[in-house]
Amino acid sequence: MPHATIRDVAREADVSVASVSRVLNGHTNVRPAVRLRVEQATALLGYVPHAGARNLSLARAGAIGIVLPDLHGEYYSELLRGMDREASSRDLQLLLTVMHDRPGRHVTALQTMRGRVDGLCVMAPHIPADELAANLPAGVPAVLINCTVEGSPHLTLHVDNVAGAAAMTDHLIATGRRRIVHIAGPATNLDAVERRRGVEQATARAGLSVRVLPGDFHQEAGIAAANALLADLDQVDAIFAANDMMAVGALMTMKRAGVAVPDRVAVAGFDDIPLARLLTPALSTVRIDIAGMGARAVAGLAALIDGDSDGSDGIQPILPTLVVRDSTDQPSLETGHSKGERRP
Amino acid sequence: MPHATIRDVAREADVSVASVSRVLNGHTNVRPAVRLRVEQATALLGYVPHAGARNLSLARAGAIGIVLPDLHGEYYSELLRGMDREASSRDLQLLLTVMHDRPGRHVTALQTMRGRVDGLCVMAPHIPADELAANLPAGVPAVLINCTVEGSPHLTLHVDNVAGAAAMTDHLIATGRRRIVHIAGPATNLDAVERRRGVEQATARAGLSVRVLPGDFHQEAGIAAANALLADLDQVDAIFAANDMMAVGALMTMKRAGVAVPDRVAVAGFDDIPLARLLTPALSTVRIDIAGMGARAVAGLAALIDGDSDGSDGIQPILPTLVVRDSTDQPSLETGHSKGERRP
DNA sequence: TAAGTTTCTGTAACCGGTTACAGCAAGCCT
DNA sequence: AGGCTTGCTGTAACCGGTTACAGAAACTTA
Repeated sequence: MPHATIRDVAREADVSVASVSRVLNGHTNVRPAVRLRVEQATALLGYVPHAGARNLSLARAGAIGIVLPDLHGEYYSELLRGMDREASSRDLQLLLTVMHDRPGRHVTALQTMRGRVDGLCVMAPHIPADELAANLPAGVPAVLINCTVEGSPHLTLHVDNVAGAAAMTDHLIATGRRRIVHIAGPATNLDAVERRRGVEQATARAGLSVRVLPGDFHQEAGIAAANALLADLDQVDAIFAANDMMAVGALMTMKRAGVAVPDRVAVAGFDDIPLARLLTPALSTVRIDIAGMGARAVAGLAALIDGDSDGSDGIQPILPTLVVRDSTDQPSLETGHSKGERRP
Repeated sequence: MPHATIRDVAREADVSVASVSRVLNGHTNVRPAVRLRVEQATALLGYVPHAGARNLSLARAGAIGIVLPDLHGEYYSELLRGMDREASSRDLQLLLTVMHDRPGRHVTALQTMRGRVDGLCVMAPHIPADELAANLPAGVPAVLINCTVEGSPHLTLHVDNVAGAAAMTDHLIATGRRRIVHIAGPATNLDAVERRRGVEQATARAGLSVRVLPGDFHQEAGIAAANALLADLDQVDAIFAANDMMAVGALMTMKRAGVAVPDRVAVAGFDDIPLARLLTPALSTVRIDIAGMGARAVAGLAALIDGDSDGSDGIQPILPTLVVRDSTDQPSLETGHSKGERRP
């Protein structure tokens, strides 16, 4: 005996399915006696409504699809936390799909969501804008996170990576660094590209040039870059990695090689993963309120679904915060500059 | 014009819905000419099948529900990573629900899954076993992670916390520690209780006693405990926290207070979060293959769903690994014991 | 008491797919 | 040619809910 249906309950309570449905959904136009019989039958049979069937007839899934790139680390758990917070307060469920890099899977990931969700939150900094645009289902409300689909009809949240990276670069320059090296992220990743642009703009404004080493957002890339730099330390007095994990790799490598951080070389990252503040020296970085971003995305999507907004709000910027810690302290002069957080 | 249905496609291609369905599902008994017409109509209308409707008639949701406690940190992203890996290889989607601690929500969390998923992965170390048992839907295959429902008909994965904690304790004792302090987790949390038991058993076997301080798995609790210990440092030569985050708090507090780690006091944790290895000194801990556990849970659930197994496998143990790093190095004698990983 | 309301209840259609079954045409056999 | 397969196609029922609409019952009102 698999599971009771609403018709089983109706039979048991000796009423029609309509009455059962009405009782279950809290409609008021039901005689108390009927209501009672239905409630007893429901309890007796241990009946739980079949959400899928309900969704079909209501044309409302009660769930939203979350599409993320291959996930790693605290960044994602924070994002999901923020999304969940917002979603559960609205009685929405989260259908999670990871967009693996296997080619052709992008389409699948988006299409299997059709008829399962009321809307989509897509985060895909690694997918070319046009490919994404082509595959986003037309009728479904969607919020994009960090993927610019230019002129898209979708609400888009976008971290101001350029401003964040520039703020950190300005800070490095202001504290006397002149030979800044940037460890970049993947060239195909939008975040990475923008962060690099921020560094380049800020150094250019200060009349400096910046050396850029390749990276892929993983710790090992930071280690490799730092090792390359050890060959000629005179060429560098600051390392700014495109994310914290690479900064961690660079920081550890420098420490192991006996290079004083921050006195000899400053090290900075981007993201402010929880680990950053626990390192020795604590890592200066650029903070993104990841959970807040996730929550905003879901809130925006919910508004879209409820029709409280069209997507015309366009691109909403997420402003990162500069977080100065020990790893980029002033080299020696010690002017006692203030440490802490500031808006870029 | 919201979305094309299978009947629209049938009309466009001038065939019956049955034929459309057959083409879409790759049945072979369709004349090539018909197949072609259907494919053209599908493309023309941009038709994507409605998964919800499909699920209803197939009585198969193509998704599994993941129920987790309030999520934080790398532990969860790793777990989800492992689950996703296994699920996406089986074309299952993950419906994520967080079991908040708001009372009464437990039921809701489990019930809203009915008719939406083919099975459940539930991780709820903080929910009393009987409450969980009462609320698990009867007909739905389920895998439990770290929550013992005694005599339950469900496949259960269970980290051998006792063995892991005992292994770490034995290691501390073997390297000369005698005054061991355990910072415990919440008394209502199964993992926490078992870890404490492991410590107590191992110390008892060695004829030692252990001092237990309260904690709640958060970093602040580790700080508080360490501060309490600073009052009388002679009473302690090792701190073993019930998880890494508390160990981090304790480690930082000791360092700040100028207490030499590991020479004066050893510090150890449990979980092996990625951060552990990056601290100075690197934190000894007990590793759980979190992603592997998630993958095993989903694989087990999939087998259950496909009927390849009944749940009678009972409780599957997950064996943690002892990871010895600098924070529990031998105090001074320096016998040059091997560092690294071993099975408990 | 009959007509007119109001309140409750039940029947049946519908959401968008799948598929058992029946029907039809073509091909093969004797 | 008649009978049998074989192969393709379409009709309609079904999955498990919701709800428009009609009908019955109860209650007013004149």
